[in-house]
Amino acid sequence: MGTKVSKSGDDATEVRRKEIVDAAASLFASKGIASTTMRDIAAHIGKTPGILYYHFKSKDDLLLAVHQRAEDWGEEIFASANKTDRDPWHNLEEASISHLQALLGRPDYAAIVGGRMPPKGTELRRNLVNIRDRWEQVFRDLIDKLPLKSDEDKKFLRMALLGALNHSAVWYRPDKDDPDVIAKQIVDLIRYRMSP
Amino acid sequence: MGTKVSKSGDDATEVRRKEIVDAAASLFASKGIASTTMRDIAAHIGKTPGILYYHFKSKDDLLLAVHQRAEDWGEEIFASANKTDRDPWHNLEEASISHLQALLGRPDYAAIVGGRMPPKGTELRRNLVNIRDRWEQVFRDLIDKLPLKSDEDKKFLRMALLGALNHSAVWYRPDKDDPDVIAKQIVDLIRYRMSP
DNA sequence: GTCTATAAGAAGATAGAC
DNA sequence: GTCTATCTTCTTATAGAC
Repeated sequence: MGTKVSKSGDDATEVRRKEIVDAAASLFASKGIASTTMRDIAAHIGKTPGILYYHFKSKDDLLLAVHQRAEDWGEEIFASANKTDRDPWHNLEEASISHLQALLGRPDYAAIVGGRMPPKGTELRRNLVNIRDRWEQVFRDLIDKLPLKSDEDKKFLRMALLGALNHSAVWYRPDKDDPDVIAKQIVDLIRYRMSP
Repeated sequence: MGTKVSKSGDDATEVRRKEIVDAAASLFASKGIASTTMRDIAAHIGKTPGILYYHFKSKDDLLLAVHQRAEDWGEEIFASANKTDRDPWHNLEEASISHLQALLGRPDYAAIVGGRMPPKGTELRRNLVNIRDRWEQVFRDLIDKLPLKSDEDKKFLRMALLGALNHSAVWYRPDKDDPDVIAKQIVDLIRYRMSP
């Protein structure tokens, strides 16, 4: 929806674009955006920098594509969490699990959640803020449905939950920890406190 | 201890170094390390880049100085939290408050906590990891004294707590929120769950 | 101590060959 | 579509004047 404006559905082109976005997302997440060069990205798929400028207008444009894909993921999470339509705490737990699976397994998603923002006033920044806001909205909606006293409680819970979840990317070890277990533990930590 | 090796205690020099570290820390925290240039730092104190290379060997050296100052802060927090020697949950709360005050009010501290690590294998990285480990030790020690069942619980609690605390830097608004209140709320969120 | 000037290199981006 | 070659700009860092 609204993502494909140009490049009229060429298949090979789409595959190549996806490959580039994958590489960029992976490097952005691991080295940081500013420290990742176009040469790095091209080398990562065994190509030269020229190819990047055939498929994307600029580095900012490429970064934007990474964000857009992460946003799509956010919407999927939202949809699946709402589909179940059970008790709201259970839905939040489901979304947290999906969120953590994506964060720990998908570099593009991790790049968004952990990445720093570009300077204020730039066009890129406005775009990214919009995307990130819509993404946070997923959790805002889920938490709104919880039986809590005040809006202040809700805001605070959202921040603490996202903070604890996102921080797991720092200490997570693929072969030792399980994203599902981590997410459940974190939600439980808060759940029984807020609604015993 | 072990910090002043060269520059035999010259007073004016120390003041200047401190001013530079302040500026660097502030910019590192707000724009990110890679996006902050030596020109930025010099301009921030109304000077030219040359001055930085008189007081520091390189950008990495300057970054290291920022980390070292943040580490000192960590040790101070640790000392003050241990001095009270009351119930361990209370000590943890005190440390969390100090931590958040520093995180939200001191750019050098924020630069460390939020900053990305340099590439593996570099000398700088080894230095920073050492410093960050010692800093995390502050919380590890405090949490070790809590009456919890398993070591797994302790590790998990430490990660969730630090995640929730550090994430507040993202949404904190100086004129609306109070660091002390935020820290207390976050500790309470976990405290009553783990030891009712 | 701090400045100016500048070297040496890296990064984003483009042009044109293939 | 992709590569090579290159331009321009920006960055770290140094040298030497003051």
